[in-house]
Amino acid sequence: MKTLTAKQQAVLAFVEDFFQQQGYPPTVREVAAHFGIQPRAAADHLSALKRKGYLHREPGRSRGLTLVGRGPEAVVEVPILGQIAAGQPLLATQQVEDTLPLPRSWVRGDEVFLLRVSGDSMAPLILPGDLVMVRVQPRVDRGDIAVVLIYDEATVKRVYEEAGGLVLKGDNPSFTPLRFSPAEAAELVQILGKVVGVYRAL
Amino acid sequence: MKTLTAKQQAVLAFVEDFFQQQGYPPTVREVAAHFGIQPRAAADHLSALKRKGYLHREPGRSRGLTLVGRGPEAVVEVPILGQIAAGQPLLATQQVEDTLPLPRSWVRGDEVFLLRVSGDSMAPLILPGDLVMVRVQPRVDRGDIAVVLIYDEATVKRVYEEAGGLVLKGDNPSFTPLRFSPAEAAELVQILGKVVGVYRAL
DNA sequence: CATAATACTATACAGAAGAATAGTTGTCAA
DNA sequence: TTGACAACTATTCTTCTGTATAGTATTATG
Repeated sequence: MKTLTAKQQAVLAFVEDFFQQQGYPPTVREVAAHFGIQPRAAADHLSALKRKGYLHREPGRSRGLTLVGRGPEAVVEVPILGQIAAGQPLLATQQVEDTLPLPRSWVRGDEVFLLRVSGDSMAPLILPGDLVMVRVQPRVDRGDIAVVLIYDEATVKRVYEEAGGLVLKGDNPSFTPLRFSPAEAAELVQILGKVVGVYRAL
Repeated sequence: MKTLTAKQQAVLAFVEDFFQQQGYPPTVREVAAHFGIQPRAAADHLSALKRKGYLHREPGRSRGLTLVGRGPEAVVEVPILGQIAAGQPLLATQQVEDTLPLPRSWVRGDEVFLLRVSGDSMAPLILPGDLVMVRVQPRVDRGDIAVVLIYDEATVKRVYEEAGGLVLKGDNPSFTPLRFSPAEAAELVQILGKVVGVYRAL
């Protein structure tokens, strides 16, 4: 990115602060008033910032500024699922407990949800209370960690899909692997998605 | 929260979508145009949503809407530190590699930074490549995981501050604990902050 | 049953806001 | 030294925008 002059940096910082505090971008005149200059001068600064790629301007629209990298594309509202019920559409409003704004760079894929883990079968990688990010997909690679719906209960396990059937394994050695014949697996087990991230508060 | 009518829900959903896509809230007229109604009718809906506590309106300001719970207070830009140099102010612009928008609910305390972990001394709880969230504080409780600056290198360790000196311990048993006399500790070791969260992409 | 809230139309107004015109002054690199 | 860029002033124009006035019809709800 091109270098900014001191004044341009100050203007960018003001726009960022304004957005952080107000929830919407400032008008050209608000920028001008803050620096005690005329609207035209402020517009010049904003144009320079646009030209140098630090923000985007929607011509003609009031408050039509978006901060590059901090715009709407930077954050995604990811739903946290409460209980997961079989048969229901996964992201139904009823199942969504809350949403969390996460950086898009963490959200790979477009159908993603969060799940709070309760058991310790995946210890030490995933512990009870952890929040896992799950990308919705019907199949996973051999050995991938996935959220699996067994009959009516969602669990996090490593999945080994083989000719002889399906094996669900926890990393915790005290957890006995679950084995399903192909017929059983087709009837009882449904892979909801792959675990692509873990967040743990300490 | 009070219940919304179907139309009010639709308006709220539109405002949310608009904000997500554009990066700033819609004007009253943009809401009106979307639903094919007059500005006054749209303003009525927005007033109802304000009265019921779903959004905040700044009277007289264009696009003066803020979504409650999704407003500026929901997301915090947390700096990711590249290398940490001793003596320098911790959050100096030079040391900030990038920032990441994280939900405020994850950010406890106001001076917080992120650090990418390189060693495996804290395995299996913290692995190389993990992103740890650190709350800046000069002292931590006995046994807390902290980011510690030893001479000029930042590491993540459990800290045991005792009368006999300071012990820095990794969870990984193959890592030999570091012991410092009180004099050595005062000279060489600086606690930067407590690790309050871990994010791992899988 | 009456009253409040909902959900609108139609028109109008004043101030807000982006942008345009027409300059000035200073800096800095080719 | 010359031209591009930066950083402004001052004024004007038109459109945008929130809000107000004055209604109407429908739907809840106590």
